Amino acid sequence: MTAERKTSKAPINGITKKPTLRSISESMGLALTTVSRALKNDPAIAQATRDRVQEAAQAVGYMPDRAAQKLRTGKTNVISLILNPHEEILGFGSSLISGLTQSLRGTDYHLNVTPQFHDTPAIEPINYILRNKTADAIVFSRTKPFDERVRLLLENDFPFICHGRTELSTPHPYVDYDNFDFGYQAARRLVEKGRRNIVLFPADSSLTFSQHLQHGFMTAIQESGIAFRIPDDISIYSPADEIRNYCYNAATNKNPPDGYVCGGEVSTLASLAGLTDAEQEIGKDVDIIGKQTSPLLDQIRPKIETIYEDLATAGQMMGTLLQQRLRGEDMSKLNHLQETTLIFDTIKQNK
Amino acid sequence: MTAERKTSKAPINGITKKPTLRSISESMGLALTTVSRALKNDPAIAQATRDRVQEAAQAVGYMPDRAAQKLRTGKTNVISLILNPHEEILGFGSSLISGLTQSLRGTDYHLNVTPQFHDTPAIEPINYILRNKTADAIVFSRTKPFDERVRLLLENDFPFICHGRTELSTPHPYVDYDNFDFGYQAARRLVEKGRRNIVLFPADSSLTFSQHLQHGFMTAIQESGIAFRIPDDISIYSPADEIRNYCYNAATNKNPPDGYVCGGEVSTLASLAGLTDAEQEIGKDVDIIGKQTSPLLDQIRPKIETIYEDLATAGQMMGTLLQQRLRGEDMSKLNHLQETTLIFDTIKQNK
DNA sequence: GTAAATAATTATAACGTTATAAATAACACT
DNA sequence: AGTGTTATTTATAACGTTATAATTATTTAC
Repeated sequence: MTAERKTSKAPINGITKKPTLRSISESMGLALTTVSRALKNDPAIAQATRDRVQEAAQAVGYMPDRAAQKLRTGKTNVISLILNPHEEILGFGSSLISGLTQSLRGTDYHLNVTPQFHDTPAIEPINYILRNKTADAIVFSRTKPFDERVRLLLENDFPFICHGRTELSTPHPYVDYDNFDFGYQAARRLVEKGRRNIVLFPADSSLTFSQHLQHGFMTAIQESGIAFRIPDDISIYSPADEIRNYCYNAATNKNPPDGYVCGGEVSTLASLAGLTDAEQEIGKDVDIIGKQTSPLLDQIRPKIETIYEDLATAGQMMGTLLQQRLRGEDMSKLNHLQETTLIFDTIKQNK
Repeated sequence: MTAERKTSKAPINGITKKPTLRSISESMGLALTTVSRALKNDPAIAQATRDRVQEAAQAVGYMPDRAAQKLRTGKTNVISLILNPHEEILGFGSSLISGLTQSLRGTDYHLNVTPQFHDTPAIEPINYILRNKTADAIVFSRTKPFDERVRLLLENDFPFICHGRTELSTPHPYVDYDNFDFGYQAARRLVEKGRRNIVLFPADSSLTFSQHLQHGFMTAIQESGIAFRIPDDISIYSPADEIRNYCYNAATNKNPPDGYVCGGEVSTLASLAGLTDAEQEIGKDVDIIGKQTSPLLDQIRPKIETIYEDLATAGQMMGTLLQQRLRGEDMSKLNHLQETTLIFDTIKQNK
């Protein structure tokens, strides 16, 4: 009746059945196979037929059944991001998701986030995906130097990309942040500000990035010859209260540290709280350099100098590289090291 | 050879094929159907046979193919959580996921997180799940009084639970936080502290909880007769810089507000920053009452009085109620209103 | 000891898709 | 018109599962 009826999706109401290849083929008087191939733009099917079929499919709002496709082809069109909900997550997960989704836009891939729990081994969700082939590719983080997940996936030739590097000899896709440089620049900055006894809060020392961070930090220490301390009973993943207490106690001891490098946002806040409670003045008695992955620390007073890690971009890059991997490209090139961004001087300017 | 070989999962190496009902049936000399039914503990199968089959399945590490099950039965065993990555998410998503996963432990259900984008309509992922039946049930948040997602799902009799209430007459499962009480208690507290001109940062006014929050706030205002302001060009989802500027400007005007109620963590931090920048002293010139969903605000100095919303528990409750819904229980009872937890006096005690 | 009843197992078909092989239609050329 | 090609369409089988119907084995009743 009306001039045009756009996207006449059949209403989802249970009366109209879900369109399938069969229903389309019957309504058009074609073989089911023909419809299938026409929708795939198979050149063996006449162009005219392809057009007609595609139009008809569009009109009834046909969408292929993913379970059936999976069963037949083994392909899921799903990419699984494994995320530890208790990770240092002020947006870690969200930013990564954001970037990944961005890069998956317009492709057939769906992003599927699998929660990973602290009390289950990290290998478990990977094992499950591998056994049940519930995804075509995997994304994960918290990479270790000899990460067993990487090993397992490489052995099975299963597409993946991880956030963080390994020390394995087989090349594999990854995106990492230059935590060596972070540690180095942060420590240098503290030295430059005249600090002579500084603390680094490490991450889990089993994680590669934590080692890079320490290495960068130590390099700067050695260059400058100042005193330092890396607590071994505390990390940026420790409960905030513990970090706060550490700083508080350290400040009230004799010979207190005059600088802190914090690898995470919560730990930065907690350090700040501890030092404030101990009536240390930031910028005068002590300085903090934090890592920032969200605009959160911008809202903190007193302002803190930070180094920025852009996780949304990391996520996007991971998506891009992963798709190249899925297309079978040479793995030795599918990696990227993100540079550090210092947010130092702007602070003085703003003041 | 050895006394016992526990969980002899076949190694995932491509040589050993994935076990299926067929492979088990052949190796045991039983019909495929028998194996299927034995694994389902069908009483028509002899107990002895059931035991043997289950043991064998366990031994080879059989796991049913979910795609095949979905194709045959239509059941996915998946619960989809729709999450907006740009939501006020300092852990909102993570906490909810954490709770949901907890309540899904030991069931056959998998949690699947679908990212929802700001620039796509909220109904879209729901539509997709409905059309493709990619999940058995849906969880979502940011509920509106006449939420079209709720309507659509109710119409299709599709199981779901939402965080937040609607004003629809048909009962449906939900978990909500008592934001009326939050608004009320927060405003009362400010009055009690002698504040006489207070500001509420609302959430998106289209969301039900925002209306509850405002209603509670206004009730306290009317009871006490003090001056107030609810900005209409700014919300807790506004960029932190905007909130900070608002507070900064407000503080430097004549007749500045002496109290703030913030419905979110970022907005609390931003308010604090703006007021600090304007050299207002918290607790003396002005007070802030924030909502807290993570331990984050505990690390902020000066300390801020907050009201706590436990999202992990909310998630757990949602999982439980949703499973009751899936079992077909009466929807009019499947809801829960979380009480507010004031974190007020402890602060004085600590001081 | 046989018929009827019950217990236990099995055969068949179907969910929606696609890869492979087979069939048919259309066309060109002698 | 008949043969060989090529273009186009179709039939068949399979992925792994489960609901239904059918079959076979075992027990009970008299």
